[in-house]
Amino acid sequence: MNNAGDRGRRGRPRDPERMRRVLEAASSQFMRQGFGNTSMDAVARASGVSKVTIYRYFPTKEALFEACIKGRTQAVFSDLSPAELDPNDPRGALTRMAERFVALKRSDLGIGAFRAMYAAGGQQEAACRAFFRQGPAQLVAQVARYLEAAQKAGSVALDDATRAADQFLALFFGVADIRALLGLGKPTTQQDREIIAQNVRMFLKAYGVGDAGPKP
Amino acid sequence: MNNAGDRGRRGRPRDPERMRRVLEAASSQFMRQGFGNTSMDAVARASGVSKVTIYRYFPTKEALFEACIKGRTQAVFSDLSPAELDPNDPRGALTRMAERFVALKRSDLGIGAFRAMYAAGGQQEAACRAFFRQGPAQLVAQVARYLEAAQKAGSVALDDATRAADQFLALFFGVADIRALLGLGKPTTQQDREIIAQNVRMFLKAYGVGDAGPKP
DNA sequence: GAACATGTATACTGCACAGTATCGTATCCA
DNA sequence: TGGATACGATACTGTGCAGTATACATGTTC
Repeated sequence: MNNAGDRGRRGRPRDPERMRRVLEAASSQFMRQGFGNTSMDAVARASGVSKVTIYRYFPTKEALFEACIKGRTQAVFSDLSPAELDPNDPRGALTRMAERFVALKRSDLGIGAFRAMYAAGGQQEAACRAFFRQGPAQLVAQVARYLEAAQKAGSVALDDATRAADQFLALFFGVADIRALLGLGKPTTQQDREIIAQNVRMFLKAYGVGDAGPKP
Repeated sequence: MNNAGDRGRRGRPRDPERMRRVLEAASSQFMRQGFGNTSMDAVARASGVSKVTIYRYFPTKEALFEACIKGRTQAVFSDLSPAELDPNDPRGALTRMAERFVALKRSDLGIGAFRAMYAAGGQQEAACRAFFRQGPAQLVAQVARYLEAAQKAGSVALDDATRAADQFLALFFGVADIRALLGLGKPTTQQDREIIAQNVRMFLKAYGVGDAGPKP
């Protein structure tokens, strides 16, 4: 049975399962080895789909790459919803958001995504733009939304929520993160917990109201 | 005339000028396009040194790459010496260090270095290690050294200078920096000035003593 | 069943590039 | 002057890979 879009098409319908396999295999390879070191033959082999078929869906290697980015960034960043975070408990809320963020960033996927995108920087502009919009920009917006709620609740004091959100997330791009991106070893879970605690504390010393923050 | 190491060598001595040209051309290309997209033929062409000669000095492309990193990281990071910074004026000192750091990071060289290294991550471990040691690690140590002096002078209050230095530098890895690394456009000098001012202010709200910081 | 789109398998073209071989030349030392 | 080493120019080998061509099989719709 065809879906509505293919109504009236004469020949054999496309098999979406195949494309799913192609995108999965290609994403995995791109994230692990980058764009340059991934061959279409390897993708075909890993996905079990013939190279010719892949080229029927994606006219060039670049097009396949971009499709992978679009799919993966959503998977990487979408499950971070601050909807139910308590505006009166910034320490807890920020810690929870940071935990999610760090977990994503430390995953092979997160590391691979940043690596592949940086490597592609300046040469795959469309893909980079998509990555930025659906990745980092999205995250900052989400944190900023929470900070605005906390600001209204009087638990933080800041003048620009977006900038503060940017600063908060940037704190997790320190040497530990650089080391991980360079492939020199990830921090342990315990070390990450420590980093998160220190960064939340530092952030709240600057912007918090109450125990750790400056009284206005 | 030969130098001491070549004393007694029979034939024609090596020409260091040639190697300088090779390293310069190779660095430029590696930083601009990354490891994978730079060909030895192009390096030979750009440097005016024949490929065979290059291979006499560097057995493989990887070896040349590593030599470039070693040379460039020193050039990039070494001119940031906080020796004469005033421990009693953390706002001014941090601003000056940040200005230097941001200028380096925004240069084609700085962007290229990070890009190339991230792209090489997991595949050129020796080069990455050298880059990390002589780059980010060095910088954090320098900032930490200043913060310790300021701590002694009583102008900041912190418990771990190295971590604080790491946090300070990490603040400059926010979305503006990500955009630049992705090739989506650098911030203007004015915007960078703004970013620096905001980050210094935020840092001193957390750790400063006096006007902006919390009294202990 | 005819017409048509999707799929596989395999071989091929064309190109870029790492690294080598050869030969001739330039420059140093003894 | 002669032996030794550093260079250049050029052509070559081998390989990996993007993308194509061809021939055939499979499923869908009319």
